[in-house]
Amino acid sequence: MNAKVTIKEIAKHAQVGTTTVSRVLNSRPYVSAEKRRRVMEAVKALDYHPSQTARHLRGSPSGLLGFLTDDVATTPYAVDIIRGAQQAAWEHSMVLLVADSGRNRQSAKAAVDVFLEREVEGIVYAAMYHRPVELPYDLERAPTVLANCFLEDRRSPSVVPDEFDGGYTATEALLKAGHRRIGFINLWEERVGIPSPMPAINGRLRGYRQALQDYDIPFDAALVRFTNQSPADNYHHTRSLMSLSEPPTAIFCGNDKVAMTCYSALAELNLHIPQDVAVIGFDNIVDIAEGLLPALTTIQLPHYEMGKWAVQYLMDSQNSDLKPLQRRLPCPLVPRDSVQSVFTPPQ
Amino acid sequence: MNAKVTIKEIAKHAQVGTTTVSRVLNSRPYVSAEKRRRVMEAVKALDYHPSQTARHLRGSPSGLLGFLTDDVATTPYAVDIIRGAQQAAWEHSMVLLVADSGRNRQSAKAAVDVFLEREVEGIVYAAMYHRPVELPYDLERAPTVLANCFLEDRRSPSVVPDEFDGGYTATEALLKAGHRRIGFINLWEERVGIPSPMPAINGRLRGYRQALQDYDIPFDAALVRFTNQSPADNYHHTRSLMSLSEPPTAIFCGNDKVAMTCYSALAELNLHIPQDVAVIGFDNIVDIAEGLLPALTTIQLPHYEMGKWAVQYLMDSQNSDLKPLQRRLPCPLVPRDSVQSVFTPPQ
DNA sequence: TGCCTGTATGGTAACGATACCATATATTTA
DNA sequence: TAAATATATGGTATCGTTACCATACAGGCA
Repeated sequence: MNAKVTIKEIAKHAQVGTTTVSRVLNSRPYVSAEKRRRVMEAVKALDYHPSQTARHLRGSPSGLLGFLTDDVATTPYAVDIIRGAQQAAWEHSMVLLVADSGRNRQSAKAAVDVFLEREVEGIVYAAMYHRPVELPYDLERAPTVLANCFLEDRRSPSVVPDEFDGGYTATEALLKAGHRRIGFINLWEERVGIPSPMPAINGRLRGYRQALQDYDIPFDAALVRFTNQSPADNYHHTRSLMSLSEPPTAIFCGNDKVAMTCYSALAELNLHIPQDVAVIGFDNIVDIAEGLLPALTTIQLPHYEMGKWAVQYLMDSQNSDLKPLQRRLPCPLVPRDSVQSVFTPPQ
Repeated sequence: MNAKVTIKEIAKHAQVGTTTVSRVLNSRPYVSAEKRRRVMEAVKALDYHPSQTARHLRGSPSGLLGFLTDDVATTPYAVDIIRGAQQAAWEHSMVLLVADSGRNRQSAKAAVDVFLEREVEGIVYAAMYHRPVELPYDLERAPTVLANCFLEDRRSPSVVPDEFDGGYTATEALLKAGHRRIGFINLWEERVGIPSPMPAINGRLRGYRQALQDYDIPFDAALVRFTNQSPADNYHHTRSLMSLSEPPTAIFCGNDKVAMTCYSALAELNLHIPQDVAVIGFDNIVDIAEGLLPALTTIQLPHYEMGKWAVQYLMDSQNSDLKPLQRRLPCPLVPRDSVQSVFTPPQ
């Protein structure tokens, strides 16, 4: 329909020079009220939109941020990182350019090249689950923030879930409800040759121990299990925990999937949640947590917040040159119905 | 470090004119082998990357596609649409610009303006669940394809899940396994005032009925229920179905969450899956389907494929001017362990 | 030999917006 | 009143790349 309307046509239509039009568009001084009005009118009449391309060529920043993901999908909600990043970008009048780093280093480099050809002002590298990564490109090429992952040498800023906090919060929720024997079915990573252990596993365990200590409860290794995350193994550990001579009154599950199996196992034992045993999950997979009966109390991973933080940091660090840091975001409790106070109501 | 290297510096370094450099970069004829070599060397040496911005200003297409989402989150896997779109875009050497249409019409328009200012070559509008939508902008402004949604008047091309196919496939899987009385706990939409009924509900029911008909089984309205998707209602309908004078031997659940509650209800009745009752879900929420014991047989919504198709259509329709169409993609079966043949092994 | 065609080469205008400069007028200050 | 300053205005070079044009020279053909 309408070929692109340029600033020149606006100038002609409003009977002013192009410079005046530019001044009006960027709300700069030195334009009479009358001409300003005429220009605005012309902009409306011709449905003019300035070309970002021309602006950028002339020297303005590109207004683009690159968002690069690895494609290892585990938790579906990890994509909330992109929603958070998108939101923060929008608030800074930036647009997100997304690419997938693909299977191999080759295509990852190609993706970054695409970003750089368009002169993105920064790159967010997001992983689908919390882990150490290696970047497929030189850090000097563009300011980078890592989300839900980090470099072993902490060379660049990153934002990750505070797994310790998550473990602590979950355990504390059970302690506050009056539980004193708390089982913990932690996750276990099958893969070998991983340089540093998975942050989730270690961090949550440390949080669990710290919470117990803060409540003066001795740590009992028999209460801590590690599941390879198969339903069979989840099931096995629940049964095993409940057949201890002194079984737990509450179980902290490494994720909601584990909790789901835990529910079945407890049902078979004719144990009721939360009256007989309290259960708390991790990840807040809403479909699971709200689908279970009773609804599952669990811990939220801060995906959205990580995305938001990453972009915000990218924007703020442009000016002030902060030293790279690793930011841990808290994992809040999502209370539902699977944890109940053991303190009975007043007789 | 290195301020941007331009074509001029390459020209100087290689001792040729800028035109020659341009010719080499775009592999055009009329350049001697010697100069071609010198230019390539200079490009490597100075780590030159052409400016897409300048190219685009000069008239090349922008190489950008807009990806606009509504923010109604229901199924987490719906974001696979973006992964599919990203993949197809990559194959066409395009980059995806993502934006969220936000809560109100206002910000949706703003998002589209951002797209148009950067002269995207097309826009994919993706909904998080299958439904009719209204576009927040004039269709004339850019070629548009809708994914997982459609316009009432079918004015523009769209790609949606074939709900009929999904309902048929699920029912047929049970029929093939030998079941003859098949319960169906269909979804129900609470909201009133919706102009056309939710496509998922109607389509799947039609698929269910057709499959029965193809197997010469009369339709029994008592076997079809509608759940408001609360666990309580899901539970109620399962119990109710099983207490029919002639209870079903298989249950087709409107989604995996319904199936999850169905599992619990059947367990309470001491009925085993799949020996006593077969269960089939919908959506393939992997965390649920693989977490259940036995693992849930279910139907996959073609999110990834819809994203891919949308971008591909956008690219193809640039040249040949096809008339807008609505494409329905099949919903394949994901067989796991909750459906078993009723035909006992040979004695 | 002279003309034509194909190859090789680089100068320059143009894409759309803005910064800088030059100019003109209005307003304030010494 | 003169000088200094603030406001108003538009022409033009520029960003990096490519299309168009002009030029130059090689070989082929009549």
